[in-house]
Amino acid sequence: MEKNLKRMATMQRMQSVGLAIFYKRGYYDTSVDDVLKELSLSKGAFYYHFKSKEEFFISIVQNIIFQKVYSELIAPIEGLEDPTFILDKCFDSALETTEHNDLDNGFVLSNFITEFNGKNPAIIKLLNEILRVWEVNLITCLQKGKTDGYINRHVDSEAVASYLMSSYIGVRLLMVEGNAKLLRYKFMQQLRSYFKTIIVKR
Amino acid sequence: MEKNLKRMATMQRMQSVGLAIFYKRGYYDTSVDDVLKELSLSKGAFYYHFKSKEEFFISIVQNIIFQKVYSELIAPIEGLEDPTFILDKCFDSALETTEHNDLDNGFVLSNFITEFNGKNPAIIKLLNEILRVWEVNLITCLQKGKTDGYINRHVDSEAVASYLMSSYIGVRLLMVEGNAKLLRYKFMQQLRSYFKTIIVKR
DNA sequence: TTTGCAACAAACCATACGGTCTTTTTAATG
DNA sequence: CATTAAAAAGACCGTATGGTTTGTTGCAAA
Repeated sequence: MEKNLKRMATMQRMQSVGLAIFYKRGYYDTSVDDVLKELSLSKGAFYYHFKSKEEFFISIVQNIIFQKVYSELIAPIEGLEDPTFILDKCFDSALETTEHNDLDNGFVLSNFITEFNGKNPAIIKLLNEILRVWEVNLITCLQKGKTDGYINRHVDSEAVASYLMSSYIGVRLLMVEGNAKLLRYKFMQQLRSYFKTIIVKR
Repeated sequence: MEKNLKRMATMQRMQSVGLAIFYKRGYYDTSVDDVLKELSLSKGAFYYHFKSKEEFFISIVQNIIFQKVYSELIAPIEGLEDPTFILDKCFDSALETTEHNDLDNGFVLSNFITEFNGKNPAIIKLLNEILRVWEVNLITCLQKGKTDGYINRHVDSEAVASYLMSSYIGVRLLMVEGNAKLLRYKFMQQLRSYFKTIIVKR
């Protein structure tokens, strides 16, 4: 009975280490042996747990990446307060973790979307689905803000959501250049300025 | 004397085709043979003109990518008019070419920055330099807008430049999902809204 | 016409990759 | 302790890659 638990533990360890290396060096430039070396495991162990490298990566997307994006960008904006206030806090803290975590430069989703685009439609579809969840949640958040009197009724929620996603994805990429702290400061400053264009004026 | 011309022509053809394939499938997932097959050339031809695959790519960055970014995003904003007007036109037309060109989804620079990040510092440095040129030009454009009475004097030009770059890079990535036309419309709409926060109010 | 070199062809090499297969170790159960 | 199946080891295979080398073609200058 405990076997199943160990199995799960090993698989999760593999996925966790796998993501770190794939994220750092890219999927196609990381060999299965690279991952196994970091894990001190053998090919036998890998192909006992996973059918292929691709299936391994797909399980990482479903089990880790989705949760990561959800906990960092989606869950935090499901409150009832002023959307611009919630979004401000959410983006700021998301960028803060980026700032302090060297392994977290760039943006997991956009990095892999870039890498798999045109090569692996199945994985692209998976990754885009995560983006969609984020988008839908942003739109819902903004719409609620309208009915609650925070957001101007004439605002195009879908357009704002796209614009927010764009700027976030972009700034995460610019952060790979270094100087994440300054960039975060600039970004948040302009984001707040932009928020003024969508709130209800008092 | 004409030999040199032919040499240049062949090299340029190689670079042009090389960029197209690297852009589509990624650098590491494209073999030299893949490029040569498209060119109907042999290994001998390739290694006669270029020392290595890496040097080949570097020449592409310097000779093609830089020019592409320059003509699309940098040169157009060197006018004397209202910066928000110039930038509006520049971004809109840049996104329009994206919309109509299937080979042009994503953003050349950000795609490759993502791919080479953490793997090839030399190439990363090259690509970042291009970003810097873009950034400096944006800042200059905005500063001139201040002295010309278009942009509010209290605006942080560097922050605005970063924010503009971020949102553009991000929206280009979102466009790989398809529906570039709608996304462009939404983006430009919000960009114009954002511009209202930095102009001089009359 | 002959020479010489630029331009290319293509066989070849070492290495590294994803994946398979057989064998060994580990650990729960009787 | 013996049994058994899960878990892991690691040698092995076919293929593809970046790069080298040797050979061939074509054209300009003598």
